[in-house]
Amino acid sequence: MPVTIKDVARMSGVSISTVSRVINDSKPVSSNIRDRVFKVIEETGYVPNPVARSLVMKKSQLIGVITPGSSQYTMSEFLNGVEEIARMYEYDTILCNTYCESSKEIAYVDLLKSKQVAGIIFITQNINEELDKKLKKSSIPTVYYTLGTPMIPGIDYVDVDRVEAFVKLIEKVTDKDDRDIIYLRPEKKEDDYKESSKEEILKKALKKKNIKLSKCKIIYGADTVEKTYKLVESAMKKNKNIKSIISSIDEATLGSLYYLQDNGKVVPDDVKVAQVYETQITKIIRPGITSISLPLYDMGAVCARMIVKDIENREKSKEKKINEMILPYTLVERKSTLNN
Amino acid sequence: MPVTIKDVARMSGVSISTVSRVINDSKPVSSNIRDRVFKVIEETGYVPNPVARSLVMKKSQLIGVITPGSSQYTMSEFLNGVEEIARMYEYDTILCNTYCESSKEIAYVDLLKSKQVAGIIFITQNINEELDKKLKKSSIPTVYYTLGTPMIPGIDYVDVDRVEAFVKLIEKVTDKDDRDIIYLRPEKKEDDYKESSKEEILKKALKKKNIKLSKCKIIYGADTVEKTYKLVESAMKKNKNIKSIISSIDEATLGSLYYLQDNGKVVPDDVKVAQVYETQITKIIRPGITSISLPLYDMGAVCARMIVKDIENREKSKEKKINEMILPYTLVERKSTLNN
DNA sequence: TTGAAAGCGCTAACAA
DNA sequence: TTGTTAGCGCTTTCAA
Repeated sequence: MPVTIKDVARMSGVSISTVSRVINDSKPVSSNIRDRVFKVIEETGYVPNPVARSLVMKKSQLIGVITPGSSQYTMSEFLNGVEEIARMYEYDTILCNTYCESSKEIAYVDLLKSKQVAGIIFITQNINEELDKKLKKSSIPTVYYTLGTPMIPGIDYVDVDRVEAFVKLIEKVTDKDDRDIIYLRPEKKEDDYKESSKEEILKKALKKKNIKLSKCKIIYGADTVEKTYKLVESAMKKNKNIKSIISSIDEATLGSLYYLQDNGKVVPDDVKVAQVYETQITKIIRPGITSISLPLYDMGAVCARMIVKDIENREKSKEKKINEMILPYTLVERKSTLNN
Repeated sequence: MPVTIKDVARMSGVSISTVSRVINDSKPVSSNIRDRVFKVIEETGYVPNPVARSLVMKKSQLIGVITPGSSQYTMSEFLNGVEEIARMYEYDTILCNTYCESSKEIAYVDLLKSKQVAGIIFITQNINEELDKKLKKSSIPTVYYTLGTPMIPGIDYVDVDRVEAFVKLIEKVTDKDDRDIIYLRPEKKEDDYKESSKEEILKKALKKKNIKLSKCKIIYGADTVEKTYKLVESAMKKNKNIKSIISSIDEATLGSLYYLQDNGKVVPDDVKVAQVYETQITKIIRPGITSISLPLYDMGAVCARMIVKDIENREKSKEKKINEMILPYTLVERKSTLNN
């Protein structure tokens, strides 16, 4: 049987309201009584029951995290950041994997509402505006981290300047010479806004660099090492001027590398290779692959801090201001694009 | 303002207990009343408040998951299994990362107790018997998944037969001939029971295969690709009979591969290479690396199912029986050990 | 500065 | 089969 506030009150000879005041520091309590209460708390190891607290406060110390999936390294590092900071502010996180299904997103929002979560961190490929309205109406603080389509106005979010990062990446794989680029990505799937948005960003970045779209061919179907191998093969046989490869996933990078190796092409001398976002593989394979390193942990941490602040502001019924945090990325140049 | 049981009761002209009976199907209710209540529930979108429920039931629909860290692929797949099955039984999971610190394990157990979690899934490198006693005393159902030291008696756990798997792995890298083996592992750190236990298992497996310990040298310090490269280099210069390499992490595997490649050794013809447990890298690099594939998702799923059953049994105050689930692994042979 | 009491939304024992 | 009621552990008004 755990110790309750009643026990503490009885044992220290005061009323439960006084004990409540002591543990919450919510109203002045004479110091000798406070000491007495603290002593009893210490002795008994009393811990307030968060469930009872949530019931009366109509708010839990729970932050719901809706995520497309926590398996990928890029996601789990982010989640570590969320969890650690949330816990620092005494919030627990509850994870909801949507596997990119928007029906699951809706279901989870309802679930989280019923759990009376204090706030929601919403990681998604594209923001469901309908759902966002619903969230706003039920006045649950929400912070977004979007992997895909651009932000809609009036929301809190965390991101990096992906276009700028892509521009820098392109700079690394291109030279002043008139080389052609191929961009390797998996087959188009429905709902895969993540890849589509990388493509959008690529196009914007090309524009900024004044590179004609015709110089950069987007190749679909680079899902596996083997498929990529063949795709690169046929592309390079058709166009001898391809001297830059940008790939969107590990498999495509390896497939390219192996094709080049088998055909006597040296990276980076003959062909430069980059992968959009850094993974564990880009760091340790040979040659090292140039890529954009996202501050994943920090992004998660910032999300958590933002949501906690939102929650506190709402409690003090301060007026809400929109928070947009653009964090710094790092472009890591490795051997795969280095001029000698 | 969310709809409460009171609202539903009033609107359907019955008492709240009747509504409670309807939603929990706990006592017979005449069918016309039940229909009326359901209709109101439907119309209002009423969802029972789980917080209030937890308070009176003294039990939440929460399963605490204590894990050394959720970043690695091997862990997150497991956690996906846990989460999905738990959710199926209407439990939420709350994740606690210990980063292998045993002080954090203790703190989290206390935290989870105060949250009145219904059960705990405890993933750890070695079981803290003290803590387990505490858990047993507070009668919170607990299921273990241990990455390290052997099981202690009287606990519920999920695992695969790691020794048997290792035996099979060794069979793949050795031949009838008298070749020497090196086993590459990271530097010894305190608390790293995971690596130590792999070593223990290796030794047991060698014994079973009647391979003298002197034929298999354990090399420490294979933390990075570069360090491994040098370690393999010096080991192979000293001993020309090394024809098998087993590595415990991706970095060590790649480092070995690169050394062999640079020195004209062909894998698997000259040297066979295997990595203990499969990762994404062992699957996609060239050559494919033979390794043990753990049924990660299933292990997580089984853990979740076990804990739910434990919880239900405890509620029905059935006597507890110990559950030990040994799941089947797969030894995946890839090119790195294949005889032609 | 302190205590009594109401009530958060729900379940379950008891009564009818 | 249904309703009344107590109470889960806590916060917070209201009085003293």
